[in-house]
Formats: sequence, C-alpha cells, structure tokens
Amino acid sequence: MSHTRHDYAAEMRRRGFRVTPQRQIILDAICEAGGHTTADEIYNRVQAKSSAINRATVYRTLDFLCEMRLVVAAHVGSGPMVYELAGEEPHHHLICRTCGHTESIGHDIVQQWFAQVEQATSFTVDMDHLVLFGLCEQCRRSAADPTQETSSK
Amino acid sequence: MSHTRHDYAAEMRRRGFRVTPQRQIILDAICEAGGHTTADEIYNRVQAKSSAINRATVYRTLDFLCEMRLVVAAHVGSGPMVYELAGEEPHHHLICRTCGHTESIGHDIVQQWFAQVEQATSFTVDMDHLVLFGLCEQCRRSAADPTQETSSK
DNA sequence: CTTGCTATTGCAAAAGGATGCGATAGCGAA
DNA sequence: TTCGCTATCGCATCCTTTTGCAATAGCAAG
Repeated sequence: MSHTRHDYAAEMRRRGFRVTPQRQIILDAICEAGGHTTADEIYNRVQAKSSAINRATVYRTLDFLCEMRLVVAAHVGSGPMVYELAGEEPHHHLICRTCGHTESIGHDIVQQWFAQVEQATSFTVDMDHLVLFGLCEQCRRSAADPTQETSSK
Repeated sequence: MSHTRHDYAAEMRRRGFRVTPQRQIILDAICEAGGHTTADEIYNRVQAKSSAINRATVYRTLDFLCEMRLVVAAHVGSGPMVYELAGEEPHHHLICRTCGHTESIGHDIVQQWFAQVEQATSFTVDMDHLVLFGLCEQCRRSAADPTQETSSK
C-alpha cells in the first residue's frame, strides 16, 4: 500500500508536540490494521515491534492522536472502543440495533446536513466518523410485521 | 405525540421482564436527577434510599433500561457515560471540541435528515439522543482568525 | 395461598481504560 | 555538538464497567 500521504511528523512538530518512536510505532500499527481496531489489538501489534511500550502509552497516544485528528475513535455497538486512521475519505456507519448489521454511508449526505445544522445554529459540526443506530431494512420489516406477535388489544 | 408518563411497569411485564424494586428505585433516581447523570451519581442517589443495591445492579439496570428505550445513554465529551430519561421530547447535543460548550438542537431538523438517510439507504435511523462534535461559533472564529497564533512564550 | 419456573440480584473478580509521579529523551538554542 | 527545558514515557495504581455464579424473589398457574 502506498505510503503516508500526510506528513504526520511535521504536523506534530509544527503544533509543538514531539515525534517519538512510540507515537510512530502506534500510528503504524493502526495503519497496518487497515480498519477498525481495538486498543488491545493495537497494543499487541505494537508489542511485536517494541515490547517495551506500555499499555498506558498506547491509551494516551490514542487519545493524543484523536485530539490531533489523525485518528478517529468510535463505539461500534458492543465491545470496546475501535480506532481507525483518519485522513482517508471520511465515512460513517449505520448499525442495526437488532441484528448488529453494519453498513456505510458516504460523506456527502452527512456533510450537507452538517451545513444545514450550521446555518440553523451557527455551530460547525465537524465529525468525520459518525455512527448512527437504527434498524436495517430487514429488521424494520420484521418489527413492523406482526406475523408471529400475538398482540391482543 | 403527547408525552406519556409511561406505565413502564406494565410495559416491562408485557415484554416478559420483571418489575423489581431495584429497577423502580434506579429509574426514580434517574428521573430525580433531571438531566445528564453519571452511573456514579445514580448509584449514590440509589444508595440513599436502599443501601443494599449493588453497583453491578445499577450498571445492569442502566443497560436494561437503555434496551427498553426508557433511558438514553451518551458519551458527552470527556468523563464517564451519562444517562437521561427518555420519553421526554427527544433532543440532541452539539459539543464544542475546543471549549467544551454544550448546546441543544431540536429533534425536527435531525428527524428530517434521518428521513433523507432512510430514503437514500433504506436504513431507518432511530436515535433520540445524538451527540455531535465540532466548533461553536466563538471557537470557530478564534481558530480561523490568526490574531494571536504566535503562542511562543 | 402455595408452588415452580426462571429472571434478576449480590458478590467477587476481571476487563477496559485513565492518571499521578519520577525518570527519560525530543528538539530548539547556543 | 552540547545543554536545558519540558513533553512524554513507564510503572503502579485507581476508576469505571462487565461478567460468572449461586442465591433470591417476581409472577403466573394451580
């Protein structure tokens, strides 16, 4: 896969933060994971490269990278927080609260709505990884269709 | 829709769950809190009434009430999860990632967008307590306006 | 009212995540 | 290159939330 299209190191330095091997290794680990990863998976990946890196450092670095907006974090249904590289195309998820099915939704429709919100409230919404819960088409039909629900009333 | 002082007890029973004093006390505690409350605050409130109720029960009940959709949960910036009674008018929050300022946004604009999403994707988004991060008007201006960007000592 | 089924609780312990503090090491200046 | 400041790290510990299991107690049927 092609390399960093973003000079993270320079960006960090420019904003007065330090570029440490730990941060680079952790960022690499997130990158290699390729998608949603948990802190634990990241820690394991990091350990393989440099076993001296502490768990706390992973958590703190994850926090730091989120604040830098190089990484996005999200609760995706049950289980622990998941992390993902930002900087790619922003995208968003729809998660079915019944069957857990996850699908994606493009940035454009979300972005347009953010613009509407800004017009209405003067608040600039600025999320590049929104997670929305609801019902997928199948579960909505099952829920609406009382084929085996003895609703007496 | 007229707001309903839900008969949650009957609702629970109808759905095959039990109505226990713990659940009623915990629900009361959330109700009394009046707004966003943490699990810890709820636990303390509950303790005042019935000191035999365990922390785990509070967490499990909170989960249960969320699944029943009598309560909504959300991460609001830093700190622990916050809970709130559902059943009132659904509402949503805009939180400034710079200054932490929180403001509300009505359900209508959100609902309309959910309808758009449903048209586009056949997925029925169904959230009554969305939390959106971004920049409030003031912080956006400060960020865009480099009047004091040289923060070098 | 009594009985039985099983959902729910309390307890204890663990998983996931955050934090205070002394030691270490980036990185800009000399 | 060396020096000094202080951001960051590792460690230990704590906080928040989840989970397994045996005991308890709703609630509906008899």
